Amino acid sequence: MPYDPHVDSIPRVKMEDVARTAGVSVATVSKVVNGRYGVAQSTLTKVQEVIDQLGYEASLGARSLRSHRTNVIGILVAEFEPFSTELLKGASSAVGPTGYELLAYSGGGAPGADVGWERRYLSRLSGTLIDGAIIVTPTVVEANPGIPVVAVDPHTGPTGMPTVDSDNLGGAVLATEHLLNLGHRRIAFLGGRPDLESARLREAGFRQAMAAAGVPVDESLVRVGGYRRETADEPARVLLDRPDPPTALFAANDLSAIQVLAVARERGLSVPADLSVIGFDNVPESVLASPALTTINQPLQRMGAEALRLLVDLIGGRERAPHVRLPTELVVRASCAPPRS
Amino acid sequence: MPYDPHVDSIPRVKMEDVARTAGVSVATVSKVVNGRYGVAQSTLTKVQEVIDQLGYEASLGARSLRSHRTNVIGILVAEFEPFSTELLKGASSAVGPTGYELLAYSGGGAPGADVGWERRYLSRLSGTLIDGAIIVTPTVVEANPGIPVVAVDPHTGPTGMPTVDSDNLGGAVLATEHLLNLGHRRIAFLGGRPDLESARLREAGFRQAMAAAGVPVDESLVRVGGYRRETADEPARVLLDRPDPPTALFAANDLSAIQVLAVARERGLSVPADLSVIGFDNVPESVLASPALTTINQPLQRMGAEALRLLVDLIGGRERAPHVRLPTELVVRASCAPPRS
DNA sequence: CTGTTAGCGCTTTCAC
DNA sequence: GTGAAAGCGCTAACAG
Repeated sequence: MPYDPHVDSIPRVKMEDVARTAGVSVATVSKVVNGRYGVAQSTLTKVQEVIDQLGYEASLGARSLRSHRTNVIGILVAEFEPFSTELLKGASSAVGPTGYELLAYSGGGAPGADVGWERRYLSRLSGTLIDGAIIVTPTVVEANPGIPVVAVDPHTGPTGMPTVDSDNLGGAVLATEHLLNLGHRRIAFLGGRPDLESARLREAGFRQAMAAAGVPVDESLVRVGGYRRETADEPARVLLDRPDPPTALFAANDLSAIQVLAVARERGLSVPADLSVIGFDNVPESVLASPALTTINQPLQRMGAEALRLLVDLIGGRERAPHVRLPTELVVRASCAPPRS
Repeated sequence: MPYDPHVDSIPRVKMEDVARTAGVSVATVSKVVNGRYGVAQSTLTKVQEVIDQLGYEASLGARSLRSHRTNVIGILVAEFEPFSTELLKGASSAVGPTGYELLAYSGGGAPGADVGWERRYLSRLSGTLIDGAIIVTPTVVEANPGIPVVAVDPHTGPTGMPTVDSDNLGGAVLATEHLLNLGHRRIAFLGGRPDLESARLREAGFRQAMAAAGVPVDESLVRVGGYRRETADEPARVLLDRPDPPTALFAANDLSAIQVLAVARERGLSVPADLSVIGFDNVPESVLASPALTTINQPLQRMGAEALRLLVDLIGGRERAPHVRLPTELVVRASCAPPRS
């Protein structure tokens, strides 16, 4: 027997209830709720009292359907994982002074199989419910979203859409140079999602640093890891099971690097003695990995905060440089060492 | 000039547009969208084509206003911080198979000043928009929320409201015993928010373990830290600035413990040589602290997943034990040592 | 200053 | 099998 709200619960108190109790019309209550002018002080007080007493709160759904202004900012993510939740923390810390509230929306399904989620979520929420949206790692960029939208780490890099990202190319160069400086030459690259600009740039940085060092890239050591543990598992196995395995591996993000660590452990490989592993992102989980993961820091929380501020400015119609790029840096921990012998 | 959707953007495609293009009525489109019976195969195909072509997606606001069934679960939090985002990750990982989508909602303001946010958010979203809600650390428990609600770590402990929490009392005993076993006797307690059951239980566990060890509690060493860095700062200073400071401190959560670390550093105190510090929660940030924080692990992600499953069962009308309690455990890292001399 | 009247975009009877 | 009409809870003109 499914849950039936009409059977075992008191219905929500609605504006009509307030109006009846206060002896006024719903229109008047609406004016009070929205602080509109043209209400007698006495009426205002009376209505406010009833509102407090009944604990009335306007329904977001109904209100936004009518007014197209909600004071709510949407953050659309494929999934709540370390990357998006760090952004969320940053956005949350920055939202206070703006007067907006935050609504983070995510479907459940496997993000890989679910291409176009950002467009669906956006049309589901826009026009109603939210005044603007931050979309995290969108792959399909909508030409005209209908509401202001800021993308974080999008597919196409800085195009027409306002964007916040970090210096992926520079970070990848840093990571590769770190491995190179330790003396590695046989370096594998476990790439990200090929549809994301960040993944493309990280691979480009890898190749650029290798070329600059005069070390040829062994193409059979370059694989797609897909940015997730599940998708990184198989290519990690392939790489480590080779008769001539790499001495070092650069994974395009921390999650896949962590999966590489797991596979290496399974194989009895010691990190960093037998294999050096470097990641990208510096999510909190990377410190928990064992050994603690050397990685490239992306200022995720700052990115979230910047995205929020950019969006608020867009909604307010303030002119802004539509692209914010934050720096990356090398974080040395315990997963890299010089190659054996 | 504020942003005006009517001026510089194409309006959202709505059901009416689909109906017109397909040459049918909106009622028919609605039936197709919702998979209702009573539509000719040919019509169905035609309408579906138009939907795909136009990229139509029903507005959550409008739909839920009418249907009171949304397939969306709300997660209501005061703020996106380490605690709530860990729960979010857990809920997100468990939501896939259920077919629900997740909507996490948070206001911006300072959570301390904002008592009753949970009631406000709930009435704002319930009745429309969400089928059920997970409320994180609510203080004001609503008798009759109108929709199924599961509380995580609530004010009043397991009352009528279905609840997920962890063994706060046992964990606090573990923490205190750890300090005691190291040889500490002069132990300070930096409490949480006095309105939360978890804070009460952690203090009770502290006192219980002290009593069991026959060590009297110095009441002047017991302070309220409020669970947040800002609120923990002042009491931490008071405690450490005493002429006779404690040799060890048990903070009721990691965030306040981390603040204690910061204050100790400011004071030139070395942790753990001069002062042992133990936290509670084991949020990812606790590993990043320096020194890495010894703490009590709460299985936050599992708690999020359990809360989600419990809520889904409630919505579906399945009988369930309305209270899930998960175990806590000691995580030894680097912030505790025997007292000096 | 206040109430009446129209809808917002959608679902749902209930005729046809 | 399909469409017309009513209305979810609220806000925005407009009358009074």
